[in-house]
This record gives sequence, structure tokens and C-alpha cells, in this order.
Amino acid sequence: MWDNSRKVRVIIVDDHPLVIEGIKNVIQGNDGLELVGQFGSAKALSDSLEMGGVDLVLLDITLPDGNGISICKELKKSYPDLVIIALSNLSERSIIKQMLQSGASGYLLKTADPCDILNCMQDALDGKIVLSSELKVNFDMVVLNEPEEIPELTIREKQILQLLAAGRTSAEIATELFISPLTVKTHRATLLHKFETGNILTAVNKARESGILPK
Amino acid sequence: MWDNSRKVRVIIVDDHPLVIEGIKNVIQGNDGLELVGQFGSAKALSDSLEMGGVDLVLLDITLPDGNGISICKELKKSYPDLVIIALSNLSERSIIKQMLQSGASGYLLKTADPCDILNCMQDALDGKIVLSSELKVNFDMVVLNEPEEIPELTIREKQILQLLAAGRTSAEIATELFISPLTVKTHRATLLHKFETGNILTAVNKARESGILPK
DNA sequence: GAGGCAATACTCCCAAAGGAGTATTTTTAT
DNA sequence: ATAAAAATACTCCTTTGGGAGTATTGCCTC
Repeated sequence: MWDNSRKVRVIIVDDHPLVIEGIKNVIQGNDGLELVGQFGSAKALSDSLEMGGVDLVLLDITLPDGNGISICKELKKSYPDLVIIALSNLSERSIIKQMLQSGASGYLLKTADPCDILNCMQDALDGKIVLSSELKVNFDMVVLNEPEEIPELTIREKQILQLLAAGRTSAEIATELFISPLTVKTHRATLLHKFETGNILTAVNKARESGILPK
Repeated sequence: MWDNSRKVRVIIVDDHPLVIEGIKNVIQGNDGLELVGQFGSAKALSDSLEMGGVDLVLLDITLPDGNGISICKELKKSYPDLVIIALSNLSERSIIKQMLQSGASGYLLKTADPCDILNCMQDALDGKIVLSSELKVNFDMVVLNEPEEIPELTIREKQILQLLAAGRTSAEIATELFISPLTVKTHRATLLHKFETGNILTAVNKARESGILPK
């Protein structure tokens, strides 16, 4: 277990007041923990720089005014010993990976059980990397199998991919960009190669998965 | 205000234990309300048919095993006087509209303030339609402008649309479903008609927009 | 100024998707 | 029992997309 000489100081960052209430409930039911701050936005968090005595941050990664990945990086830069656990609804492999690479000690789904959350907080404080059990299987496989090929696209390719994702045909795109339909075709072929598929819809899906295109 | 002769009986359906904890906190802080049930899934809810004395349901619309719209319809069919308030992260116009058309008395975002939630519950019990304030502006405009044609799909069509969305070709789908490629083609054509487009990617996008397919 | 990369444009050929229409069987609801 | 809806399967024909190459131009960098 953890050090009993003083309570573990926790803050929560989440734009859902209900979730904050829930966390409050969970933490208040545990002697070793103390909730010392709650923030509903990235701004609220950065405005309050009283992070000195904080041990653990529960961080929602989808905040209205910032994304969890960069917040996590920032926090870790200023407080390398801070334990950060991401809280999210999203189970996208790429996001989890980015989060962990940004220094987070764990990634929990909001569907997780309060008990699990407590256990994970303990484990994270002990230096472990924690994942929601629902994710674990999925993720281990992914990490092992996928070198996670996120292709690098040129600006033109991104632009065309965007238009394709919106449902435009090559001919329409050609007209829109004042280029030959055959050029669009070339870009299209390049995109299929880069995403290693033979089907634009799959390419679009992969692009959305990896954050190249908005969802 | 509401009838003080007895407490208002509330149940919550949400797959996020944290949200349930939050709601508990909120409801327990209010004399007129009583939480008489909590369910983490559509199944858990339907298994427990003790809905006789229930006044209000807080219903998460994205449950692992069912969608809020159909649950809402079901509930309203069995208990026409039941007040149902949708709780969700999604602010898609079409989903809100469908929810309200399915008999819900309100639609609250999970980002709503606990106070707001209480107020909205009151208003809903008084017969009002309540929306999170963030949504209101947006929605009024939408309701006026959009005839919002959401096509009705058969189960087979949904199934095929799903596979198409995953990037499968007609031939692959035919093999998978043990039917003729030509039949898949027919379904595909029907889908294009129903979504009023000539392009499956657009159909998929529209389906995702309107909540027929997950995003 | 030579190499590398992005963007442009083309060829030929084949497979897949889309448009329009018809038709049979199987479910489902009344 | 019967009518409607859904699922199945087909035809013929056109357009679009995909596979595999080649080639030219302009730009940036080293």
C-alpha cells in the first residue's frame, strides 16, 4: 500500500460536474486520499498554480478548452513526479498511446468501477502504468502488433483526403482545386499506398483513427 | 414547485459509475427527491420492471447494450406519465430531436451544473421540456431550419451499412453474409436512395451524423 | 547545381460502384 | 388469410475507382 504518514493529495480536472461529484464521493470514502482541488477546464487548472503539494491528477482528456495530451505534457514538465491518470470515454488506441507517451501513468475509462479507480490510483502511485481492464487486452495486442504506422501526408494529400472524406468524387475535387482529374487520381493512389489499403473509406477511417482527420 | 406530499422517485441509468455517484450526491442533497434505482445498462433496467412508483428517469443515451432513443420509446409506451430526461455528452441536433420525439422531457449534457440538473428535473416534472442551456440557442435554430430527414433503415440495411462503413467491398460483404453480391448491391442502392446521395461515403457520414452509426 | 521531394499529368487495363428497372421468396403484422 | 414490407436475386449499361507504371515541372536544401 501507500505511505500512511500523510494523505495523498489528489486533484481532478473534468468538465463534467457530475463526474467531479462522483470522484468526490469515491475519494471521501477512502482514508488515504484527500481531494485538494477540482477544475472544470484547462484554464481553471493553469490559473491555479498551487500544484506544489499535489501527488496525483485525474485528468479528463476531452476538455472544452484544451486537449489532455498537451496538458499532460505541460504538467509533467513542471512537476515530473506528479502522477497523472487520464480519465476518458474514448478508447482509441492512438490517443491512449499518445497519452502514455506524454507521461501519464494510466488511462481509465469513465465506465470504470469506483473500486477499480481507487485501485488504479494506488498502483499508479506505486509507479505502475494502469489501464482500464476493458482496454488492457485490446491495447496489449495493439502495442505488440502495430508499429502504428501513421503515414506522413503532404499538405495537398491532406487537403484531398479531407475532400474525399466529405464524400466528394475525384472529378468534383479536380474542379474545386482547378487541377486535372488525373492528378487527383494520382494523389488518391498515393493515399491508398500510404494507408496500405485499396479503399478510400478505409483510408479515411484510419486517418480519423490516428487523428489526421477530425472525427 | 413540486408536490411535497411525497418524495419524487428517481432512477438513473448510466454506464458510468462515476456519474451515478455524482447523481447520488446531487439527489441526496435535495429533500424532495429520492433515488430508488440505479442501472448500468439497458439490460439491467429492463430486467427490473419495478417501475410502478417511479416518477423520473435520468437516462444516458449511449449505453453499451442499447440506444437511448429506443429505450425511451419503450419506457414511454409502458409508462406514459413517466418523465424521462436524457443525459448525454453528445450535442448532435438529430439525436436531441429524436430523443424529444421519442417522448423525453429533456436533454441535458453531462457538462451541466448539478444545480441546473436539479432545476431541470423540477421543470420537467412540471411538464416543461428542458434543454441544457448550452444547447438551447443552437437547437432552436436547428429546429426551425432543418426538416432533418433521417431515413428509416431495416436491420439488414443497417448491418450492411455498418460493414460498408468499415471499408468492406460489396463482394466481401456478400461472402460474409452468405448472400449474393447482387443482393448486397441492391441494399447498397437502397441505402444511397434513402440517404439521397450517390456515394456510400456520404451515406456513411450522414448515418454517423444522425446517430445511426457510431462515430 | 545536383539530388530529393511535392505536385502536376498522363497511359492502359480491369474491377468495383452506381443508376434503373424487374421479380421472387420470406417475414411480419393485421 | 392476406396484404405489406423486407430480403433476396437478377439484367443491362455507365461511371468511377484502383493498380502499375512513366514523366515533367518547380521548389528547397545542402
